Amino acid sequence: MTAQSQGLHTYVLDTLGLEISSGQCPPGSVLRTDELAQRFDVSRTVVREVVRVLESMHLVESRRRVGVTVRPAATWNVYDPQVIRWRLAGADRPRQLRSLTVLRSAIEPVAAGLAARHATAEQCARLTERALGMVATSRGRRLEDYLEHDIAFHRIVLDASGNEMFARLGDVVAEVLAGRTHHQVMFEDPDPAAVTLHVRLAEAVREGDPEAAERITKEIAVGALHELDVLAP
Amino acid sequence: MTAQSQGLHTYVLDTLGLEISSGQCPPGSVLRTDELAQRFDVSRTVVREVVRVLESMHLVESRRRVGVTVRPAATWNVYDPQVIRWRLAGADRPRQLRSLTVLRSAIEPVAAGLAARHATAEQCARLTERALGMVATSRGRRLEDYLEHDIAFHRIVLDASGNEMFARLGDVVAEVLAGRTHHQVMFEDPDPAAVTLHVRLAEAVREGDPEAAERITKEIAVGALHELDVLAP
DNA sequence: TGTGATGTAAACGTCGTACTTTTGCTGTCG
DNA sequence: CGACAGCAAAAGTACGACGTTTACATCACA
Repeated sequence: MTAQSQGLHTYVLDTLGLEISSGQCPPGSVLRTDELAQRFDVSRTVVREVVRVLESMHLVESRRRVGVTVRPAATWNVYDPQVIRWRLAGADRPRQLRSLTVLRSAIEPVAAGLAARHATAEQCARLTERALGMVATSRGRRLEDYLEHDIAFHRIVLDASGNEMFARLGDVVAEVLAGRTHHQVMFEDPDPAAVTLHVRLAEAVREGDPEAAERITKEIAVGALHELDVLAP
Repeated sequence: MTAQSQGLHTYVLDTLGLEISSGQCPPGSVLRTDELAQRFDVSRTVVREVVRVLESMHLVESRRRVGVTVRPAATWNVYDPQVIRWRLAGADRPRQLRSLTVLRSAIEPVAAGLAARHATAEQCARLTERALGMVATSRGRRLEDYLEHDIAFHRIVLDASGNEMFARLGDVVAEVLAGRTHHQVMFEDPDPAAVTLHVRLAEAVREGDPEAAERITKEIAVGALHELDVLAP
């Protein structure tokens, strides 16, 4: 109905994943493959594949004679970008945004420090470029353009850290930034202080100053958390 | 053949996942469902379900007329505990251990700081208990017992942070600690300094001192990284 | 009445086959 | 040499059958 460009499987998976992660199917509730097949008007084959994927994300558990039971949220693979997307689209976006922002506040400063040590000249150039892009789009309600630069900026930092686990968090950060921009009251232009901090971070990385990079990134994170406190209940 | 207690699906998934994540099937190589079905002597249904799961982990991509192609490692869901287990069991365990330890060094100090603020009395009690357990098992080649306390200790800290993303990293930490103990030259008893630091961390959390908790956890992380530098090339 | 063994049916697990759909490739024609 | 048409390979989907586990109810026996 919404985004079925890639086959039945994708549609059923997305629908079910969203329903489960939004709490619409509370933990403990059971789904039966036959019923699901009927409901989506697809074969049991497709349903089974979907269930297997949901199972690999620990969203559900399939047991004989019982059915497919929804697992408690504490067991979900909350680092799976798919799950993150579902949860950000669902009911408890605020809580989710806060959790993820705290995660960012832990990781990005360290990543920035490492980036200051390991960033290549090319990465430094792209970083500065993006920082300037943020400055250029920080006024005049150009939130979408600003967002693009912001995402790219943080992605470069995470990549430049040289740590694979950090690098792969780029998608998460992108989701957070996008979610923050789109689903929150953001009629205002970005905080000028944050923009300045990004410029200074690019400088610190370029100059190979890990301590400064880490400190500045912490300030950015604190600002983001504060913003969340103010705008979200 | 090895661990098929939970059905064909599990066995095929584990085997394929391990082969892919260990680089045995290099990125770009193609697998065909029919061939896999033949190779494992299972039906195409089972293979398809496995492929779907691997696809959800971004390990492979399935395209019509072309087959199931292995994706480059840069796209893998490296936060998926299953993937982590496969990679730790595979060829590049050293690199993986280092990545994960750096990740820990970023997250655990922040988590410990939060734990010092939010830990319940019961959590503090269990934490102290585990710290004492570590002391008790730190001498006399009782590595397995020590490991159990160590894992439980860090899990409690992550849980007590009150942040879901941190809490769900307990499995990762457990894998790292277990991998470090089992697959490295660890005929020696644990570093006494590390044991002391854990005791002091439990104290800091109990006394509600976030700064101390964060600082001590950083020291633990630095020690772990140093140990890795010394023991792994 | 309580407890344990037993049977049954419900749901998933697996299989085989047939058909559909997409799509890379190839070969021909202009 | 390039564009278009057709072919075939491989995944996608569907359906029906049977196997396997196991929760639950029933019944026998103490």
